[in-house]
This record gives sequence, C-alpha cells and structure tokens, in this order.
Amino acid sequence: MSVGHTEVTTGPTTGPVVSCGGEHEDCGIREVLDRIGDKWSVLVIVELAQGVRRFRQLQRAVPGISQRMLTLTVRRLERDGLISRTVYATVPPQVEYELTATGHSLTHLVKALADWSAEHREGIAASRRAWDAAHPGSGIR
Amino acid sequence: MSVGHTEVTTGPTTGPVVSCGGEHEDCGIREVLDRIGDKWSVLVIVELAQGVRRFRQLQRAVPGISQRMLTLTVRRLERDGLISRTVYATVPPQVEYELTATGHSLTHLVKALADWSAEHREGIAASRRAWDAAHPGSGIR
DNA sequence: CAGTATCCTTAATGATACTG
DNA sequence: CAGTATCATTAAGGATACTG
Repeated sequence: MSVGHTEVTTGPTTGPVVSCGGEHEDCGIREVLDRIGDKWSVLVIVELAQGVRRFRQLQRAVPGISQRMLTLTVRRLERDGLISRTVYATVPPQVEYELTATGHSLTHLVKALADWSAEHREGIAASRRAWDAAHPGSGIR
Repeated sequence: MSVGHTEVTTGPTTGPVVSCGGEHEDCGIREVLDRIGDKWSVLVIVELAQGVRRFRQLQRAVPGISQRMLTLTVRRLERDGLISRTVYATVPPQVEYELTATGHSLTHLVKALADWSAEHREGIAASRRAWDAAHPGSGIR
C-alpha cells in the first residue's frame, strides 16, 4: 500500500469564514464562552427568559445548583449587565432577577446552541461510541 | 418611599422562546458547552475552519496552547466526530487534522458567538467597570 | 428569603522530560 | 514531527453552617 498522500478530499461542507482578520488573535469568542461556558449561567438565562424570577424560584428551577453557585452565577451575570437585580425592602426580603436587553439578545444565541445540539446530539453520541470502542482504555473522555 | 413593588416594566426586548417543553430539563445546551466551552476547542476549530492543518501548525496557530492540551483537545474533537485525523506513515511522521461536515456546521455557531461578542463587548466591559466601581472588594470577578 | 463564610474535593490546565 | 508520561498548580464547583 502507498504511504505517501491519500488525498482525502472531503468536501469542505460550506462553512462561514470565522477567521479574525488576516491573522486570528482569538476573536471575542473566548470572551463569550468565559461568560456562559460555565456550568450554570445558560441554565439561569434560559429560566429568566421565561420571565422575572426570585432567588429561590431560580434555585428550584435549576435542579442541582447550590445556593452558593446560584449566588455567584447571578452576581456575575449582573456584573456583565446581562441581568438586573431588584431588591424589595420587605420582610422577609425579596429579590427579583430579570434579563436586561443585552441578556435577552443572548437568548438568540442560546437558542442557536440548543438547535445545533438537538440536530447533532445523536450523531455525536454515535461517534463517541465508535471511537471509544476503537480506543479502549485511552484515558480520553 | 414605598417599599412594596415598583413595577419596573422593562420591555422584554423580543427574545426567542428558549424553554425546552412544558418544563425544562436542560436542553442540549449544556452538551454543546461541555464540548466547546473549554479553553481551547473553539480556537482549534476556528483555525481548522481555514483548512487542513498539521499538529505543529495548529500549535503555532493557537498561541499559548501546550502540546499536552492540544493533544487532548484534538482527541476529544475527533472522538466527537467534529474533526478527522489522518496519519501519513512518513518519517518524520505527519498528521493532518480537518473539520468534518459536523465540525463545519459548528463554525456557523462559532460565527454567531463571535458576532454577538463583537456587538456587546464594549457594553459588557462598561457594565463591569461600573459594577466593580460600585462593589469594591466584593470578590466577584 | 436571600444571602455569606468556610472548608473540601475534583476537574482543568500547565510545565517539563522523554520517545517512536 | 507528533506525540506520551508525570508532576504540579489552579480554578471550578459542592457541602455545610450561619445571618440580616
């Protein structure tokens, strides 16, 4: 068998140009991911996309999130201007969280992520099964 | 001053419905993010969106990535079926990485991320500066 | 209710040395 | 060149207790 080149020639199925100028210096991509790539942010955003929510409501709506992580998550989202926080001086205290206009614009992106995921989820799962079967005990996972 | 409700009524600037059925059980969103939310995957994908690349080429194109992380990253992307890996039995060895059709479809998403980032980057930076100024030594960041 | 404050575990990443 | 193997370092997240 020949060992040189094999010319796979897999058609570059129409992909958009994602480069960032003549040379890419990271686009702003990492910035978005640093913001929503964590474990809980998008889940909180998805819940707030349904409407205004209070702290405990959010915690109940996002199964598994701890009080601590919910606090950290909403604080960071507030800091970035993606959600607003309104405190009512009642007793017991009540705090409402709501998406800002910027936060709402993010939901379009989140929707795109969800759609892509739905469309490729099974194909990816299949690829993983095949790869894992072909590379037993590789440590990769 | 009244302490009850204040009716902020911030217009819910047209956001898409991101819920996942009557109740949301995480959509597939977390799955995508678990895949590309790490530090290097999207950067590798962006580079491969330009064309076929060899290992060293990729490492040079993605400043800061260690040999170890590049290996882990391309292995995981290959496992998920987002990139293909072709080994040429030459000496010295040569390995080419290329986006698969699925990987190419991801570039659309990455483009959307980059666009959103470009559009909101400055607003977010401003929000952070304001928040940080208003919450000195909060620990949040 | 809506948080803070601590302590602890684990996952992710990095640095370095070595190999087919 | 294209990795692998180890060790060290951080950062992210979780558990629990306490408070205005």
